[in-house]
Amino acid sequence: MSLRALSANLAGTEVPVVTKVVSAHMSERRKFYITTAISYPNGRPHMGHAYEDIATDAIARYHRLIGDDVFFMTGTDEHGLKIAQAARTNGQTPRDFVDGMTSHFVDMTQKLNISHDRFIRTTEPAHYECVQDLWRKMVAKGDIYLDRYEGWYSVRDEAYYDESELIEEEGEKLSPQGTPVEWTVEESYFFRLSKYQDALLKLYEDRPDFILPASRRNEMAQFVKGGLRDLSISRTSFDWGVPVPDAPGHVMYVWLDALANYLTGVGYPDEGYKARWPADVHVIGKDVVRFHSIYWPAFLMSAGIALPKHVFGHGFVLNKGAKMSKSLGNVVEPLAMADEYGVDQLRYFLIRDVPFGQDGSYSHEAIVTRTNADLANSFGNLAQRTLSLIFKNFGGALPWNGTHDEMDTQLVRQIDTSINDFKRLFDEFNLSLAVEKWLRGVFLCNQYIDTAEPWKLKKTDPERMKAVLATLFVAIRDLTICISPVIPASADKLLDQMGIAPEDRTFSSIADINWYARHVESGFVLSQPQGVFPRYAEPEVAA
RNA sequence: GGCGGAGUAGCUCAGCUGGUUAGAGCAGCGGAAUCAUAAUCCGCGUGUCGGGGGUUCAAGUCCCUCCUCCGCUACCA
Repeated sequence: MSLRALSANLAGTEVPVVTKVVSAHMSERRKFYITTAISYPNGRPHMGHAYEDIATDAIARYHRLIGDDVFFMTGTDEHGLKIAQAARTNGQTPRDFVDGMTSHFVDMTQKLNISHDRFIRTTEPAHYECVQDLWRKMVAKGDIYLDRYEGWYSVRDEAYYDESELIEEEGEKLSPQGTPVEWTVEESYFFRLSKYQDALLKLYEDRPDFILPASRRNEMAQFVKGGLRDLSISRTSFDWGVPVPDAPGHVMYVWLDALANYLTGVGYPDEGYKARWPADVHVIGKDVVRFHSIYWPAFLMSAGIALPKHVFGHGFVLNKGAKMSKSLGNVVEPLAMADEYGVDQLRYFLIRDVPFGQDGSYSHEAIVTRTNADLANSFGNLAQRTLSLIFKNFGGALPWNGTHDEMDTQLVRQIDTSINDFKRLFDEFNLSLAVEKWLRGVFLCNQYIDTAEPWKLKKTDPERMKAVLATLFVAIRDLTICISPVIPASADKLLDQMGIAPEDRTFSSIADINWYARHVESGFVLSQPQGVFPRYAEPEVAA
């Protein structure tokens, strides 16, 4: 059976999923709008920011690869009390402070190879326009009213505290920080959140995948069932925020301000925003699920705007099981980690080892073991040994004679299964299992090459050697394209060496039955292969 | 306290709507091979599937209970 016929057979009958999905996308590109939460830059970016950016980036890149018209946005949430306080501590104006701090976040996205299409800052004029328009729509709906907010206020912290947070010392009530608090009344605008209680519960019921993972949905439904109070959505105690229209002295509550960024980013209030809205998924931390799955849809319902399709709350990356904190001294600089292990190694580790939606744990041993075993030993070495055999035995010319054995057919079929599993799991946001399925395919290639022993065939059966190496070349190319959303730079380096044109690095090109024959006919010749996935070697330690 | 989740090999975890002798990776032991990044491949696990009870022809997979851990329980974000 020729490879061409073989591939046609596979694409046509045994793995219909590939061709079906691909053709559907080629006829009409589906739009896909994905966001991270916007980061609060009252300090430098930490592991949590890096993790969210990386996971979201992998999903965005995956969707580009399956042919979607992707718009990926990340950014910073630059208003609010904490920023104002941090700026003052630093002796800066809030604007100078956020300009400086946000640059670190922008740097991080570049360093980590984040492929966002837009980096939004809530201090942009366009955003003010957006939030104020949203506010007016909510007013028009009759959902905003002026009242008084009362609570325990700490002048020194400039913050309100809930009764339950207070500590009592010698009959005096103190904030969690130990500062004195007094019962304070402040004029504030309120949003009729209580009005949306039933609508929210109906939303969770009608669209069980609105909040993911499911455990978060249950929590939120429980919370809403407990009864919703109207939400104070303006502040007069500080001024670093978006002014409330026609209400001097009031700035908007930061969450109304922050959440609206998802609309600003696609052009709201310009009607053109509907070309990209609603968002397909907001990827956020589990700590802000409530704001995204209760407040945000309620605001949107009030303003008469469509709701996002999914809100995905990911877990935290813990340092050896402990949450990172400055007091524990276990804060890890994500950029230092990228320097130490490599950007793609860090990306791979986080996506492979942290079950998406659950907490995960990081340690030096874990990342070294994972990246050495998977990337360097299993995958990198597979590519290296295969390409070296082609380079040395055929002068780099791609082997091709049109014949194939049963074991070749089987490998092709298994790799297709592996890649389809990867796709299905990525679609379900099950990133870590998806990568495991990919790795399964890599293992199969290593078993195949060890069984076929192409290095022995040069003298005994040179034609068979060509068939084996051709099969491997195709399998490696498919697996490399498949994993490229996770490790984009390394995948590109490898595909460059293999002579794969940039436009051929998509899932639809994996299903292209004539690709290898064309590639051979193009006369492409391999150069001396260069390893793409170096092993991490422990630094020499003086004894 | 209320609600929800989890407890599977030394470690990290897969196990969908109950159904052949419970799986993978890592670590460990033995072997093969030497094309390749001292990488790869093969073989090796008597695991009370947290404890106990129950339903069923059949339960890691459903029900009850107990133990342990975790999450949520609103206006800092």
